[in-house]
Amino acid sequence: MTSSRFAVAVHILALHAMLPEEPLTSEFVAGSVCTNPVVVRRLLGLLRKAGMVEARSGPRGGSRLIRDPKELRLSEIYRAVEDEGLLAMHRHDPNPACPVGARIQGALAAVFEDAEAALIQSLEGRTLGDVLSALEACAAEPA
Amino acid sequence: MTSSRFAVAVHILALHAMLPEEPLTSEFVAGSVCTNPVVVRRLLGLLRKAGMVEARSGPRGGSRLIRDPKELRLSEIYRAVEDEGLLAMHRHDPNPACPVGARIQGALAAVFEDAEAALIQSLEGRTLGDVLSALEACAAEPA
DNA sequence: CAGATCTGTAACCGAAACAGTTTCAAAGTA
DNA sequence: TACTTTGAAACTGTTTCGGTTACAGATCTG
Repeated sequence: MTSSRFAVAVHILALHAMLPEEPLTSEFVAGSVCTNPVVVRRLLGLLRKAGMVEARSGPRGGSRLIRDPKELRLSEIYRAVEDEGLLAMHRHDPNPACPVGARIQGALAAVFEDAEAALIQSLEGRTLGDVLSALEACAAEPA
Repeated sequence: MTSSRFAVAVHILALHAMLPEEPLTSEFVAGSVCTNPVVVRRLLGLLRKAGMVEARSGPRGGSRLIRDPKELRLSEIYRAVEDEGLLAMHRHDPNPACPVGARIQGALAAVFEDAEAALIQSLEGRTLGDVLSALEACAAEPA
């Protein structure tokens, strides 16, 4: 299981995309996510490093989205906030004196790489704009 | 990041496939994995439930592989030992009074499902036999 | 049957990862 | 100047996981 950072990051960016008029404070965003503003600022820091948002201090400050949602791929968001390595190897190295132990991690590395690439590629096929469309479709449904 | 269970389970099964003559004790397997025999027995319990190995108590006991490695797909092993849900949602539910918070998890669910399916499908394309081949290819290389 | 071996399972421990929290310096506004 | 907000460091509490101990039950051997 990954951290919840990817889910929260998409949430944060979706909120920014829905309210592009003015900068959003971390406090406001935290109210939607139901978490502490510092948690939001930590994620915004990663998204800022990735060039997706920009921030301003002080009154009337906050953060704004600086990418077109329709061209912001979920794979980019994933990579911006999640650590590399989705599937975990052995916690401790296996026995190097065993023919299997000595080589199993090398054999698994290729498998893991392909599997993770497949997941990323799936996220590559969707954009923040798609998420916004899903939100709106959902909003249109009867309660 | 997932647990290391998938990596260790493949290790355990590869060892069984390489030594099909006699049952392997959890102590012996633990020596290759470099862990405690109980950790191995826990995983063997899951693999037994999944119909991949069988076990016998007592002297001359241990576990044997009861599936053809060439037809044992890595996706089966993954599902046998890892919990569902690779990508995590928010740890706490978002604010239901916010239009985004109320619906973001529904919108993300479809995304997560597709991404995880893509990963599983990648594992579906490889078998324990492929891992054995990789181990042998590696063994043939000069040190 | 007695004794040894091995599995299966429950219970507990320690380490690591994370989200949440507090605090404060620095940037920016009015 | 007084106020707001970000950015970042530091610490806490919770959860997850692998490692460990302990022991009942099954199985083989003499």
